[in-house]
Amino acid sequence: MAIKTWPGPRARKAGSNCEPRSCPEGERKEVECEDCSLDPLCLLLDYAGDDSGLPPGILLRRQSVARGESIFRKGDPFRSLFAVKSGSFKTLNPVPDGPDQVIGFHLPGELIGVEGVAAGSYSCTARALEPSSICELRMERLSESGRPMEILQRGIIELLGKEVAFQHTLKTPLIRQSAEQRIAAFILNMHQRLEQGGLGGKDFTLSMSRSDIGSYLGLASETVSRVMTRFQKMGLVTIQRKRVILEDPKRLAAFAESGWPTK
Amino acid sequence: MAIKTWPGPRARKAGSNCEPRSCPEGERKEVECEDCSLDPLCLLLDYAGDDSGLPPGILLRRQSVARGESIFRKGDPFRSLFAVKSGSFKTLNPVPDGPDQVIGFHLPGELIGVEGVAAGSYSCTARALEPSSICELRMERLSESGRPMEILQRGIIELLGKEVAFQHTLKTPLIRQSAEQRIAAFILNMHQRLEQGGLGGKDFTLSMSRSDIGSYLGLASETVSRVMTRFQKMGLVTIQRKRVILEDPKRLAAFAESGWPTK
DNA sequence: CGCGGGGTTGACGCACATCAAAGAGAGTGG
DNA sequence: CCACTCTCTTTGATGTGCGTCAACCCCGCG
Repeated sequence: MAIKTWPGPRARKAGSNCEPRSCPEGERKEVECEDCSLDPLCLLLDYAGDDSGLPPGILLRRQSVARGESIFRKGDPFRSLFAVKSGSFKTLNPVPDGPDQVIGFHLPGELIGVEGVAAGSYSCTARALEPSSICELRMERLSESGRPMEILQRGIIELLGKEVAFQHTLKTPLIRQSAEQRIAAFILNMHQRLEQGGLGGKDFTLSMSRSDIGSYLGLASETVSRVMTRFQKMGLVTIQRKRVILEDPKRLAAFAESGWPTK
Repeated sequence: MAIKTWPGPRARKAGSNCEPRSCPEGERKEVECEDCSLDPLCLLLDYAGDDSGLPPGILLRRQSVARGESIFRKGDPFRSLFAVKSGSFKTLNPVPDGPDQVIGFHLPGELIGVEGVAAGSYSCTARALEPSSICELRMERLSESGRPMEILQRGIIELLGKEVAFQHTLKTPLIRQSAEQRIAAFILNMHQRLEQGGLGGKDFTLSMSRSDIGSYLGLASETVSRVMTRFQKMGLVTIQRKRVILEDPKRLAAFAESGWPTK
């Protein structure tokens, strides 16, 4: 496995390191490596040679996942960190009697499984919302290699720190806001995150169902639906099915902030 | 600075490394070092000698903080991680027009400032709810010393990972639950966290105001008050002022779970 | 073609916010 | 020691946002 002979990081855009078994639908929208949260770690692993003492197969690139498939379940021992390359995922907390509680959504370029790092097991289930592909960093193999991996550690710290900061930004909008504020914030948040992955423009698609959104935001799916049509009637967005077009992002943002735009 | 001559970790219980300038009220309840989230890092720093290349003053122990005092404000550049030794803190998001939004509470043994690690600045303000004391790990000085600090990094990873996992557990109960469920869960959570710090029994004290709790849980302070008296009438707890006694923790927990105990 | 799951829309009721006012401590000064 | 204020808490009365239930619609799939 001659990783060290691979081309430099920016050249990777060409897809030269795409392993044969994957990329089942090459035309699907996929995040570029440089927009991926895992990229800092990928780079380091790319440059590490056989003499680094790293066991091979630490990084599995672009595995494809079918819609509805779970890449791990609540309680599974923590093995890997995943990065979404294309498609999208939800993380959820299965509740014995009743519908699952949706914890979060994961878009291209974002990580899945971070919450398991310290606990040693996953605290939620991750399920694909559509045909997707992921890269997998096998942490277990990383610690197997006795090697300290100091530079990698710095990357992991960075990555965990960002996750903490991100969670933090999510907490505020979810509480104490009206349904309209939450949904406006949600739409804008999804848009912004898609853009961050180099995807999406004013026109993008929400891959999750209304009840997923509702569960995530703490609202009934009917309320989500009602508010969205209300937004549409106001000319803030155009929504049909899962397709969303931001017609007036600024007024939508004002809405998310204060609950009333240009009152 | 002969740190390396200090006694071993468990002996620290005796308080031999308490610096002179602090501990203003020796009789206040204080978390033991071994119950502190920062302890793993403290230990490492304790054992590091002058030859480690560490600049002195990285760890400031037991600084006292007055009630209402802020240890950092939103937007301040990230400098330090703090651990609560005694007392308690709230983190909040100041909103220009209107009351501040409370993000979280921090009890003895817990960390403050973690969300600033990656961003490079604090995303919220941390304010003491009562006379408190803290230990401060000056991260800026840590990176100043060019030294890799590999073992410390492992500690930091652990610590960040735990934070992520903790945030994760908080998300679910806050959404989609009735006021009664949230408050029951909140009381139990506070109790459990105090116990984890070696403090608290069935009888403990909530240092934050009703409006702080309300802001945190997304409820009006009146609702918090009402529900608490309701719990009291049901014999689940005894509450007067900030004092709480758990009378029937099991039924309270059942309440937090399903909204109705022994229906 | 009929079926089934997700989405939309309407009617109704309740949980909780809001407004208001009175009560309870804690600190201050006479 | 008692009035005083200030803040926090409690309690009541009233309104409303959103959950719930139910019916219907739409689109994809066998």
